[in-house]
Amino acid sequence: MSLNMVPSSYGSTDLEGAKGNGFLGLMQEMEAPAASLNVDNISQNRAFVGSVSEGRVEKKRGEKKIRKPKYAFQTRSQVDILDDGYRWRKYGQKAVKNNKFPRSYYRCTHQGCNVKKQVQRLTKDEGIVVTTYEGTHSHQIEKSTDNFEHILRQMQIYS
DNA sequence: CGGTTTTGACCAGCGC
DNA sequence: GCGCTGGTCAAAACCG
Repeated sequence: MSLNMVPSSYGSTDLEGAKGNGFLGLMQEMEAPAASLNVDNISQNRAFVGSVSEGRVEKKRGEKKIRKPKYAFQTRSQVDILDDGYRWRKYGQKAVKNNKFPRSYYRCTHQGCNVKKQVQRLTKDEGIVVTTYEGTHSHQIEKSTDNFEHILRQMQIYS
């Protein structure tokens, strides 16, 4: 059952249609307000912190001292499942104070690629989805969507 | 069968 | 010092 997703529009427009819409808006938004991205000092080359997938030997999860590059994108979409070409595994869901909608936490499933993605919806506008990407992918996309792959390429360049 | 998802509980950091 | 929020992980359940 999951959230209240999978609306009628998604099923009829197919995933390709939804993706195309979301990406187009995403590119526009990201280059306009510059979002709230702030690389601070550490660049995307933050190397492997102590929270590597296989490096997490101990159970100490308090490794948020280091600052990772965080990018927030606001996309106009009715579905929070925006496929960017990577594989994401949901690892948590929590409700936010100012949002009556719960926030979804996704993680990239890859060996050595610990990229996190958060999806939050605005209470004021349910049609607005805020996707926050944390970290940088160090591998290629497994998807065969050449067209989308090219778009993704540009996305990285923008960052 | 594998992979993924879902809910709850737990921990750390921060505030007061 | 204690409380609170946010964030993450764990186990179980479900799907293809």
